Parts: sequence; C-alpha cells; structure tokens
Amino acid sequence: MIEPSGRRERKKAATRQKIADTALRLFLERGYDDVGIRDVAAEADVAVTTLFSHFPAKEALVFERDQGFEHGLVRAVADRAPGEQLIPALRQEIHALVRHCTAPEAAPVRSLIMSSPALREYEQSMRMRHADTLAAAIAADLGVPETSTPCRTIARFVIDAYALACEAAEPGDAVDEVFRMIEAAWDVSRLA
Amino acid sequence: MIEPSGRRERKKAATRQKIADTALRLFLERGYDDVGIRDVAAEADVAVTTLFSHFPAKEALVFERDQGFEHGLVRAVADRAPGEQLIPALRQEIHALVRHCTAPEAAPVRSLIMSSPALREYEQSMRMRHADTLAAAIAADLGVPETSTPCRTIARFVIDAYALACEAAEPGDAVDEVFRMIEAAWDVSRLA
DNA sequence: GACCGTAACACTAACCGTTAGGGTTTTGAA
DNA sequence: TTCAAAACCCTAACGGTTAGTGTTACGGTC
Repeated sequence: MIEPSGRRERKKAATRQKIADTALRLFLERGYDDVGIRDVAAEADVAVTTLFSHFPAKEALVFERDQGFEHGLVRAVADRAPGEQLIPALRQEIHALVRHCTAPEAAPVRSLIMSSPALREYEQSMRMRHADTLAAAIAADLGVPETSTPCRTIARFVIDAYALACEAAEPGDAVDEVFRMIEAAWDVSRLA
Repeated sequence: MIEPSGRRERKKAATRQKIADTALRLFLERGYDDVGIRDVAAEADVAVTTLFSHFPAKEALVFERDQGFEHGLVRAVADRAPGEQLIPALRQEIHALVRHCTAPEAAPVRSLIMSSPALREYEQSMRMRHADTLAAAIAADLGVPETSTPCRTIARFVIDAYALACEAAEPGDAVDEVFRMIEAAWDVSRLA
C-alpha cells in the first residue's frame, strides 16, 4: 500500500529510459524493421521479457515521449480558465501539439513513423483512445452522460484536426481551417 | 492480357469463399483468439500459404463481406443524381451502411469484432483508408486538389459519423445528429 | 542487524502470425 | 500435344510476444 520510495523507483525509471533511448537510437540508425526486439534488448543490456514488462509492444518504444498528449487534452478541457469557451481552448491546445510534432527536431522521428505501416497504425489507434478520453472529459465538463453523441463527435473531430494538420502543408493554417468547421458543428449541436 | 476465363476463376473464388466461411464459423464457435491460422487452413483443407495468398492477414478473414463499403461511398459521391447535394447523398449512404451493420443478423459478427482488440484496430485502420479514398472522390467531384484540407476534413467527419453511429444506442438518430453537425461544418468551409 | 515479502529482472522455451524458397498440379491456349 | 502461367502444397524459418520458473535487490519489520 505504501508507494515504493527512492532507489527502486529510480532504478526502474532508469531501465525504462535506457530501453527507450536505445530503441529509438537503433531505429533511427538502421530503420524500424531492421532492428529486432532482441537487438534492442541486447543493446540495452536487459532481457527481452524485461523490455516487455516496460512496454506493451515494439511500437510503443517509439511513442515513449508521447505521454503528455492525452493528459494535455484533458487538462485543456478541465483546467481552463473560468468562462473560457470549450472549443477555443481545444483549438489552442491542438495548435500547441501540432507545433510540437511538426517542429524541425521532431522530423527524424516523424519520418521514422511514416516509414513503417505498423507504426502508422499504432499511432492511429492511440489517437482513437485519446478521442475516447477526450469525449469523457468533455462529457464530465458539461455534465452530460459519456455516451452523448455530440460529445463523442466533437472529440473525434478535434483528434481529426490534429491528424489532418500534421499532414498538411501549412499545419497552423490547417488547424484554424478545421476548427472553423468544428466551431460551426459545435454551434448546431444541442450542447452549445 | 487476356483475363483468365471460366473454371480457373470459379475455382479460385470457391477456395477463397471456403476459407472465409470456415474461418468465420470457427471464430464464432470458439472465439477469435482461440482459433489459429493453422486451424483455419486445416479445416478448410488448404495450405497456410494458400490462405495468405487470398487474405493479407488473419483479421481480413473477418471483414470478407465488407468489400462494398468503400466502393459504396465513392459511388454515393460520383454517381449521385445531377443537382443532388453532396452531404445529403453521403448522409443517405451512411444511413444504409449503418443499418446494414447494426442489423440483427450482423450482431454475432459485430460482437466477435468487439471482443478482440486486434479486430477493432484492424477495422479502425480500414476506416482510415476509406476516409482517404472518400477524400479523393470528393476532391475529384469538386475539382480541387486531393490535398485540400476541407475535403479531407469532411471525409474524416463522414467516417466518424459511421463509427459513432454504429456504437450509439439509436444508430439512425445518431447519424442524423452527426450529419447536422457535418452540414454546418461544410457550410462554413470554403468549398460549400 | 537479521528476516521476509515483493518488485524487478533473467533465462529458456515455446506460441503464433507471416513469409521465403522451392516443388507439383491444374488450366487455358497455341 | 505442348507449354507457360496460375494456383496450390510443403517445409522451414523469422520475429514479436508470452508463460513458466527462478534469482537478485530493495524496503519495511521484528
């Protein structure tokens, strides 16, 4: 019941980090498909089973740093300034996320992801989970049931905005363009 | 250059059908995860390699009958009556597709899909491909470039409508509800 | 300070989807 | 009849993933 304090936690975190760093380095050096799980484990000096106790799948090694995504969206809804409108708050958050992942220093990882169908699919299904989480956060904020169709719809649209903008030629403009459409959709829903 | 006529085609189609039927039967009887590819191949009396020459992956065995989906969406855009509006045409098509997959006789297969994360992910990424195809069809119909953000946005929204409605308590109502929002989004896009 | 429960890790051996390589039969056409 | 290609089969492997079974290192307790 007492959370393990100190050394044990640190060692665990260090192991996890070492695995993730090693994996990303090898993937970038030699390509995702040409690096096996056994290679990563050997290079990080851990057992294969240890690797899988830290990460649920090979693909997850690439999305290590992507943790903030989901949490950021939920916070954008739940912790926004009192009186601030929902959709603009989400627009701002998506702007930030898109800037983050289209930044020049993120380009190698982006192109790694794009180079592998497995990674693209994995990202896709992460996004879907994010959409569900966001839908729940929106429903909670508005005090409507989680199954509310407009909530779930808006959540999906927002995630779509992110995905579309990341692939667009002008990501910032694309966010604004999609959000103009989302705002209109929101206005005619029975939640606005 | 000459298309293979007659017997060969029929035999091939029969083999494919036998594999798909056998697979679906076994999956429904014993569960998706408890039936291996080798089981399906043995029961259908074909080699494993033959199975994979007909289907790209295990998951594809379940979505055999789902072929019309993509084509139907494209036709709804391209072959609609002259003067008919785009969004209403899509709304009608999605209504039909949703009815199809929420029909009572489709329930066992739906619940099979819902029972397996692998199948849910596979369906998800099929839908994404459908969204891309639909975006291209819409772009062609309107005479704008395929990369047009509003096109791609509307296509995604339409696919979202399908997914959301399939999971809603009242699928028909959900389609109408989401399409009211899509219509509003469409009206403020620079394509309307 | 010795002691114990448990979390983290290791090792082995397998399972399962998928593919490569290489051979045999069937089919349609010359 | 003969031939090329298509469809199929078999074997063996590869690579991600997991189960089973220890082993070590830490944290709290007596």
